[in-house]
Amino acid sequence: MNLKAYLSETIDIALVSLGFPKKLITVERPKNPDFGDYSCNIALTIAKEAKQKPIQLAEKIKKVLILNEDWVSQVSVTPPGFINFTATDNLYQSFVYDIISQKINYGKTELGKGISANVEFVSANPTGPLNVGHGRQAVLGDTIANILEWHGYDVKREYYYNDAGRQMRILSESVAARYFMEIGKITEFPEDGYRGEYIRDIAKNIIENHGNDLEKDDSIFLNVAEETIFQDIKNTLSFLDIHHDTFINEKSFYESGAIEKILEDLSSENLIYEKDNATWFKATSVGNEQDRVFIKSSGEPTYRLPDTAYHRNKFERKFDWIIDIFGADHVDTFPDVLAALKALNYDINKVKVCIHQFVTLIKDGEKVKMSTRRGDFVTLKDLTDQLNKDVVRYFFIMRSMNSHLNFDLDLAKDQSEKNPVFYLQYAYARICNTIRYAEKSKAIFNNKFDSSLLCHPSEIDLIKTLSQFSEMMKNVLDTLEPQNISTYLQTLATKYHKFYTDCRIVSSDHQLTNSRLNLILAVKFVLSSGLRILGISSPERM
RNA sequence: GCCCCGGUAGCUCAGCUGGAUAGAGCAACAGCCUUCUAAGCUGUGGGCCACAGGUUCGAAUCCUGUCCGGGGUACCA
Repeated sequence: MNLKAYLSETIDIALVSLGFPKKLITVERPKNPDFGDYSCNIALTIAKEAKQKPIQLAEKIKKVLILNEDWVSQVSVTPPGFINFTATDNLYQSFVYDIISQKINYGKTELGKGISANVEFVSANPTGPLNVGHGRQAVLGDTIANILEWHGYDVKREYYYNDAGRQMRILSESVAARYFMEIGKITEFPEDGYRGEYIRDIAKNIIENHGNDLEKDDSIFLNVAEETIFQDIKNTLSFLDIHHDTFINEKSFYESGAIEKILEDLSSENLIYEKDNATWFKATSVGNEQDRVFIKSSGEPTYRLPDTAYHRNKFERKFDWIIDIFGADHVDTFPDVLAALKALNYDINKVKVCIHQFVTLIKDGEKVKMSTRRGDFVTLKDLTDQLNKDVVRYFFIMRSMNSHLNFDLDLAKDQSEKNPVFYLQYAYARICNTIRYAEKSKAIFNNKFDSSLLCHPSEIDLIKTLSQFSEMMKNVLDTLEPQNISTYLQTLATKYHKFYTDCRIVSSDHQLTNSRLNLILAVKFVLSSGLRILGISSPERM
């Protein structure tokens, strides 16, 4: 039963009967519970055209409303002209039956049925270990994928990497340099090389397995480095329970001719020109700020060209929805790719780009300074070595991606009540424990319960929160802002703990006990769904 | 210079597709365990929602400008 939709319709009918023109009706939940459960501002919005005072208009509308008394217990008008509705306890109580019957499917939709979505995230080049920023992106991307799956979308998690450009060449040179330094042939390390300790490890490994008489440009350096680093990346992601369905590399677009095809097609649209020995894309003619180089004077393409080929490839694979998760350092890169695709007549409305801001690590109350050059940056692996998966995932998802994230290592490490993850998990564990207790004490616990017994304010409040779950999940789909889930779960846990404190669940009153056990079972389903979408485990005991 | 993100309680942040009295956690202080897990609950204090204009019946939310912080502005990715 969707009360919101019901109220909209009912108000609509009332307006027609009063002779007002059709108008979009919005029904919202007021923040202040004194104003009931739902509230409508229609009288305020039409007051001007109707040339009447909003408050009188609201009264008029209220008078002609025909509402089902089983669902709405009270209608009131408050200044400046809101019409407020209070749902019956009965209506809320009925949610408990809904949840109990749908179990962990409660709140799921089929909005995405038959729709395919490609979610690209992490996409770090295999030149070194993942950093904490990648961690944020990894969790964000995986959670967004989970949200889509929840709504029935057919989701592919994708990882794209550049294995053809400058960076990989530098990687190869860095490993080769360490190799020759290890065997004493050279002493100089390249100025722009990767200095991390992992490069030395790879070099040592090559000496062990391939001897010490390799040539400087042997492909072994790159191959072993790429494989080793990729394995490391996958292990780190796997610790966070993140698994990509597809890995796509830049090279394949050269091999398939897709890169050339882009140039040809853009050329025929007159969007490619030569200047200063380089090949340019005329981004300005499709509304962007400046033209961009697609092929450098050295003959090497910039990342924009293969990226465009890659995104065209996503269109060619017939994805209905293409979601890119990028870090803030990429803000300037995608508009050109989108412009090129638009010029090639692709519907870029299908592409949704999610940009997340940076992550700062806080330790002992201070920012941890990180430098890739010095090689003393904190990697994602460092983080996962110290913290469990649930904590890492939660800390990365609990803030809006638009905000800078301060990752407080001390709070994350804290195994006490201060840690917000445990608050959620504790609610779940408490439920499990109570259910075990009920079973042990042979309490009656079946689905023939009387929900009208659940009338304590804490019970009604808890049920109201439960009833908002599907609305929240729908909103998260529209906005792709997963932090709303963690905010919601915090609220739900709070209401549960409050209820637990106020109401004895297993008691000598068998009817009430059964009803309350069903209520906490409903909470268990919703908590478990929410945690699962966030990729956080639901512990039976703590 | 230009572009993007942010500026909300002492700290970290929700709320931002306009609604009524701006929320949470942490920190501080005061309480609650012979009863299903106190990793919990209750209470107190704490705010010119950066600033200034504008739009509106109504602005933390939208628009403009200013200031502060972060990122970008490459023939790096």
